[in-house]
Amino acid sequence: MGRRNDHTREQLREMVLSAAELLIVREGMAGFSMRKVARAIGYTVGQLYLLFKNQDELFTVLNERTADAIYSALLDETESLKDPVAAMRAAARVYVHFAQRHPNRWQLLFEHRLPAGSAVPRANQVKVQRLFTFIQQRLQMLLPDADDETLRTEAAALWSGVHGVAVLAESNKLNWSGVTDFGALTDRLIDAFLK
Amino acid sequence: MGRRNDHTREQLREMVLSAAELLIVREGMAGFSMRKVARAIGYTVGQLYLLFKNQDELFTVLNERTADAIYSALLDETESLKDPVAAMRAAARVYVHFAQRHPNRWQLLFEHRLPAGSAVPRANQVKVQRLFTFIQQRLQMLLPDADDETLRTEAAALWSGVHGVAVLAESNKLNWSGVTDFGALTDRLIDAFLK
DNA sequence: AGCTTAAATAAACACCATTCATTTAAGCCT
DNA sequence: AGGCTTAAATGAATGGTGTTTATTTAAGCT
Repeated sequence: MGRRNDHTREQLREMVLSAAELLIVREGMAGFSMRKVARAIGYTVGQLYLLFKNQDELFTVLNERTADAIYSALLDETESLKDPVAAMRAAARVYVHFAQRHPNRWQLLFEHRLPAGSAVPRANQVKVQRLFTFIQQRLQMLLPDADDETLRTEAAALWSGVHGVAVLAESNKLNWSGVTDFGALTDRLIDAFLK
Repeated sequence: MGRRNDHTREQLREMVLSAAELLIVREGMAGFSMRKVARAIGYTVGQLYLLFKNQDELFTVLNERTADAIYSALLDETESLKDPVAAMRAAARVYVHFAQRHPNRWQLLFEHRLPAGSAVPRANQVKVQRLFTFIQQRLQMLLPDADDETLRTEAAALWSGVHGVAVLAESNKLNWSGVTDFGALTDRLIDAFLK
């Protein structure tokens, strides 16, 4: 074939992205390949490189979407909650739950590294940071007199704690005996911080 | 060449392991290859497969060593400390510090996945679990009346929190604004748990 | 000196990401 | 309608990867 104009550039990018996401979900990073994506959408590999600079850029866009997905799940589950403590509890549960239900997308987001020298785009950084900012805001409601520095430290300690639970939930690398209720873990973390 | 008998099988395995570790330290998982390891020790790739089943087994042995290295660093820094709280603080700092100083070995330990179906050897699981057990023991000193269930939950929540800080320290994936003192973070986590 | 056997190699296989000269067809102009 | 321009798409090549295996080499024994 040559030119076919079946789809616009934007449509094609979208096809690539959803095929790539499906492949990541099904086979994880290990089973992923540009060739499989191309086959899935009925084009050749070369075409992928007219739509994305390389595999890393494709992954970066997928990760932006994953960060979005986590954030909207988090908003969905907390928008009705006025109480900041309840909101933080729910946020932590959503975060851990996402890691458990979508381990391969989670891994791509947090474990894929760009080659040395190239930085994570600001758009991606921001979309991950939003999750942290959410907690920081609820914390501020609870501690209106705290200065900015302690607020940042509190939020960082608490949220990286939650992140740790998510990591534990997703990979059984830290598979210590018999802990299965990860919601109880994040609740305990939040309680500890709220004294 | 053919048979040369320059080294025993055990010596050869050791040569492979240290060359592989050096390569991981220098280039990380992305830059690693069996061919590079073979070149580094002056043998051909085929020989590696007479010494190790495959790349995953080689990684698994390396990870055992990394877990050992973390554990002995942890013991070194805590053996003089009688106070369980001081010991936990020190243990957390050592853990995070190791992640920062040896990011590539850390990543191999916690981010390398075996192909679906094959389980992490018990030896490796145990060596990671020791780190957690250490905390659980100090916690028991502080809470002698706590039942086993709550003790496990407390230790799991606390240590996965510390693990989260280590992840944050090692990869700047969670690079939220201006937090650089990770020791303060783990201290805050431990304080929170000790009310 | 010849034989056996373990050690090591070299070459092959089936993948992979990435690049680019070449082909194809769509849309425009005459 | 026919030719021209140009964007879309291909396909083949390059240089890598993990893994397997027939074959060669030399060490140690008889």
